Amino acid sequence: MKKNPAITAQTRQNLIDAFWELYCTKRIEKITIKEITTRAGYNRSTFYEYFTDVYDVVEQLENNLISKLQEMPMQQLSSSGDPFQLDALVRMYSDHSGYLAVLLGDHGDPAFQRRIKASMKPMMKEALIAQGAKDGYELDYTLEYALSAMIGVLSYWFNQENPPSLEELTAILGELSSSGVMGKLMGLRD
Amino acid sequence: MKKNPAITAQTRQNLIDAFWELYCTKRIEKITIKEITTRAGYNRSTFYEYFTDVYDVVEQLENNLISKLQEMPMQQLSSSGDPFQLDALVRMYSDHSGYLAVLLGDHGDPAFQRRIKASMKPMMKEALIAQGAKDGYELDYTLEYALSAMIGVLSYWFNQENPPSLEELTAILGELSSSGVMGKLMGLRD
DNA sequence: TTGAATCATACGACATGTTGTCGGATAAAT
DNA sequence: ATTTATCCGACAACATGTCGTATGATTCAA
Repeated sequence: MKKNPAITAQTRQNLIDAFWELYCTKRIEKITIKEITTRAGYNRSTFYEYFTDVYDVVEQLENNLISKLQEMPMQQLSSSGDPFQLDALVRMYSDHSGYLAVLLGDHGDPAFQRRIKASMKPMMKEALIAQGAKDGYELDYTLEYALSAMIGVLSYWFNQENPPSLEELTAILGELSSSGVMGKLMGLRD
Repeated sequence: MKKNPAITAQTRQNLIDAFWELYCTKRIEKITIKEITTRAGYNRSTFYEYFTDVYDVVEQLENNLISKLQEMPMQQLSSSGDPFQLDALVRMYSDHSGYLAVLLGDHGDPAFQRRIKASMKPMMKEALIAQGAKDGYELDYTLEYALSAMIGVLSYWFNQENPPSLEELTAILGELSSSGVMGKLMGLRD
């Protein structure tokens, strides 16, 4: 009886869900393990069977999320003509906006944004170099520039009162990136 | 004998300094008040004469920093031809890089980046509208785009192993912004 | 100038709540 | 019936926030 995946997975998910409800309302350091387990209907000790501490829960959550994020754009990478995958990025963000808006928000995890960028850069870089972009620090900084801008705008958009439509948003992002970032990148060809 | 500014300011600063040394090495939730006061050479209770809790320290620190950041670019706003104050931004960041790199870093405060943007947007917006940019949501999103990109790149730059020189950095930022963001903004004139 | 009153500053101690780690109870599988 | 995964109760150690109190500097009257 090594582990019963059905039961443990359920318990783990119950704990994660309870944590997430709390995390949406307050910063992580104000969340106690007792709160999580009470809400999920377990003894406090049970928490330690699944996580080392409260930060371990966020980390596992982020890992799941990043795995999912990495799958999606890969499929379209070859077919699309846009190396920045603007559509894919925006759709991806919308699909997981519930988690992303909080993790990238005011009491989210500051390391998460860097993790997202780090997970997307390699495949973007690869695609761009395949399209003729020149490798070097300029490419790195241009990618950092573009990803920071995209993520920043998407977060801003999601927390707006009366946000513009997704089409309007995509239009603005497209204009800004194609004239600025993309122009620069196409000038970085060999 | 309301308050003795000389003494209290010194004690407050000692506590802030002690906190900062700890904050540079580990995330805030692992910092105890006892650690701070012991390091600063005070009783633990003394901490509560100056701050309500550990987060209050960061908040006061951020307030000081934002005040300073808001002063600088104002002076040059009229003379410079660049409405984004690229030079001023980069210089400003370098001047306070010690604090900014940590606050914007992996175990920093996720709300701080939004606070910085919020504090800079009004004056940038004002300057841009004075230069003929058209007010509207497109301007807001373009500003968000540009500021996110700048702050992202500057943070990235500061945490690099072998970073390019400040001149090279400014050159890249200038190219990306002038063709993309600035181009867009000049197209938003009335 | 001096001495006493006053008050800001810093401290010690207490009650409460959180943490992480035991060993043990329960229930299901073999 | 035995074994073992899963969950629970209890314990010691530590952090928190709030008291009341000691100290020592400033003020002002004699």
